[in-house]
Amino acid sequence: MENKKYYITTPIYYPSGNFHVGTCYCTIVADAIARYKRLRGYDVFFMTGTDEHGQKVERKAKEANKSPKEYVDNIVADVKELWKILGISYDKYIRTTDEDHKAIVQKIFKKLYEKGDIYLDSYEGLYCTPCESFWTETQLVDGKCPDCHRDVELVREESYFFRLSKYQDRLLKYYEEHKEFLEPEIRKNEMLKSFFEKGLEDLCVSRTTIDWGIKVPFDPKHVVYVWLDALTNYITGLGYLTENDEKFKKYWPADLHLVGKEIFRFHAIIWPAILMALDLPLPKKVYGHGWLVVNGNKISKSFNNYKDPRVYINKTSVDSLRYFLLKEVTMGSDGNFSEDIFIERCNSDLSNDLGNLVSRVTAMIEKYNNGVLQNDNCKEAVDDELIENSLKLVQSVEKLMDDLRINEALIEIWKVISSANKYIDLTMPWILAKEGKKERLNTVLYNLIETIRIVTITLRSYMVEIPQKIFEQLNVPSELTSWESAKTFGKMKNGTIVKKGDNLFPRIEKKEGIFDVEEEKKETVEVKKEEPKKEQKQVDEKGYITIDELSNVELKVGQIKEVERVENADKLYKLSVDVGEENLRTIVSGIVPYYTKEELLNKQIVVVTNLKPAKLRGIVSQGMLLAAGETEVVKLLTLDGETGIIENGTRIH
RNA sequence: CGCGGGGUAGAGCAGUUGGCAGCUCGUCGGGCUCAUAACCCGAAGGUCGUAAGUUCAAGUCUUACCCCCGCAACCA
Repeated sequence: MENKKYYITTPIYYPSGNFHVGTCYCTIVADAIARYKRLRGYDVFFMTGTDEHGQKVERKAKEANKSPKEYVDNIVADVKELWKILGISYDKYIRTTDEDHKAIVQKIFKKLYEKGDIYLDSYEGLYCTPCESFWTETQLVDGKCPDCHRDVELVREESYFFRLSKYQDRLLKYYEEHKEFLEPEIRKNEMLKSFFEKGLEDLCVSRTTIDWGIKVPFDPKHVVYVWLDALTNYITGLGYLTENDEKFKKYWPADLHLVGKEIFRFHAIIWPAILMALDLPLPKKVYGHGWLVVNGNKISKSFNNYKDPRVYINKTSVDSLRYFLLKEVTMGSDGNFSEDIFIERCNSDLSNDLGNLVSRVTAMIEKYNNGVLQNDNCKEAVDDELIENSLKLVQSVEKLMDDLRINEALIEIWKVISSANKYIDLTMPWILAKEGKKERLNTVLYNLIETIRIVTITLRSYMVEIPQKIFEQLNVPSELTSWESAKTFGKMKNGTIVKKGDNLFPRIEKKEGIFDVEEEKKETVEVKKEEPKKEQKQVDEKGYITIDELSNVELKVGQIKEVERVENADKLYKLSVDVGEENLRTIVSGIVPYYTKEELLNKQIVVVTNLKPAKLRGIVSQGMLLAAGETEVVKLLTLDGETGIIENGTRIH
């Protein structure tokens, strides 16, 4: 019998900037599902890629003095590298700049035009000429362009439209008849409410103001606008409308489009409507996942929480990051990411529970039985529970994964890991060894190895390196690493040589700035790094400094009199501070993410006044503000009580 | 009244059709020594945002209000 197919996609990402953990999240989730389905014997096709056309890319490329193609080529190379590091097992990487994609999009456009579902009309909108952008009224700031703050004008532009409105009723009927089509429920409701109350309008699908894109075949002054260019990737990637369409025939319709909540509606409304217009079957499910937030803030550059994921991987491991993202985020809702929580999870779940379990079991087999695995079938009642837990695990993971409840599946797996650790305490193998109860000891160790084997098989969906390492330590033959083999307890052969290997997940010692990257240090250094460095030079072996050494640091009360942003710097304020001297001091400080201008103005703070001046972004900073906090929250040291009681310039001792 | 999500133990969260309030981490106490200062057991800690209502019974349903956060046509 031929294997069942499973076609899963991520969105195609827009390459206008670098990718962060949030971007990785969606792809890792898709990868975990793809791996799971492969383990279950499905013929999986997993596609991801990049959406490379459009004005933003055009503009960014220009800024970088590159052609758009050169620009996206660079980013794509980096993205592919990142996916490789993350172990993303995609079968195809589609780029909207691929020649075959472009050709198919043109065919689709023509097809819909000939069918009458695309027609020429004109589009009226508020246009900012210097920025070459259309804005909606709600986007305007004080009636002006939100980007450059210049006037916008009402412009009429010729444009092709897709008859989205025509499909409204069919869509509603489809949602009604296919309850499982859109998930999770909350997003579906939100979407239906906000969109269908107003009714669907026809969709603008071409632009004449953009060059970087796919030309409309029969009217080349028009470029295909994002909808028909990007959404169609899910079928162009399979060879739709080409001679080479066996993949399309085999895999379409998609089983799962995994998308972020912000683009859920397009996949829930526009994409199905396009498919209806093309007389194609609709995907079986569109799932809108949540976002990673950092302390309630979305990930963005201005919050200083925008880091290359490789920073985290380098300090831990791919599997640590994958585990964390999959476990910590409840599928469908937002999840909280912070460096502290990440380290905590790595240490407690991965090092202490899983890593340590493998370590202690393999160590005992080496110690008590020269590494030889030997089931002497000397059973006791306590064994049954462990065995049952292991066997039930496979079933519950199957059920949860089929429902896309990934984090719950991980919780179930960890319950078994926990029960194995508890089993060791209950059976106390070291006592058995001492008392010479060899047969019982061997049976206990054998049960543990089997439990670890089964757990590790279930982990193969989520982790990419560790399962193999564990199998190597346990010397598990490859046929016993299959999903099916996890359904039987007691498959490992007597006489197998088990060896304790390196720690799977070394514990991570928490220290300040563990995840700081080099270039970021430059900007934040004056807030929180130089002070400790200065002291470090003068510490004696006990870590004390003398009072004289302390007095080398001149601290004074200062009051912030003026605040302005430093141009081209995300985090820097240029402050003018009154420290009781004739002139105000200029101090540059990297606290934009933490304080607004208003909060800073007139605040009395503590200033290091004899710090060697340093140039930051070309501005000489004549001192430093004292602040507490690591990367996510930073608080300035201020004076207790009412402002003005202590005079500016007062020495602090 | 633009739309939506959320407010549950110190922190981060889960709570299905209303039925004795849970999980992880942290804290405190104990156990163990095979193991990555790990593991196991126990305890403390919550008037489930506020107020009112329905009910034998409400974190769970209704209403009003307060606070936080997203979205408002393309930032995963």
